[in-house]
Amino acid sequence: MKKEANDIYDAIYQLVRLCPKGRVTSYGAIAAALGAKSGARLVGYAMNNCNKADLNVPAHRVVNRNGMLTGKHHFRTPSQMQELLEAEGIRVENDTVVEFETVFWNPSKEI
DNA sequence: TCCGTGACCAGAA
DNA sequence: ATTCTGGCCACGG
Repeated sequence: MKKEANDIYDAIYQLVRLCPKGRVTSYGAIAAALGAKSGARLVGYAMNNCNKADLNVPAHRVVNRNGMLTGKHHFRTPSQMQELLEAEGIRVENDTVVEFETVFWNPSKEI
């Protein structure tokens, strides 16, 4: 059997790439935008691979449902995620996106 | 092939 | 209010 699950990663990468600057999205939202066929955990797993593969995917704009930077530790440097977010105008405090609902980008709705 | 793990989410106690 | 469990899908050993 061939593992063509790579297509799922590609779908996630494209969706994250569509995320506009200054906005953030959640793993569950991405999974839901893809049809909720893939679990939200898969999105995080894809992000891990994306960071590892140096892909052009703004994984720093992807946070969990709480708006918390759960995956910041998986970046090259734990502070890079917050740095990138603040560089785009997003306030981050205590590893959590401030006004998360305001900067939240709903892929399924905006697309 | 089977088991365990993971950057999650939602419901229940 | 907080804490725990179960479920979701894909990947590695």
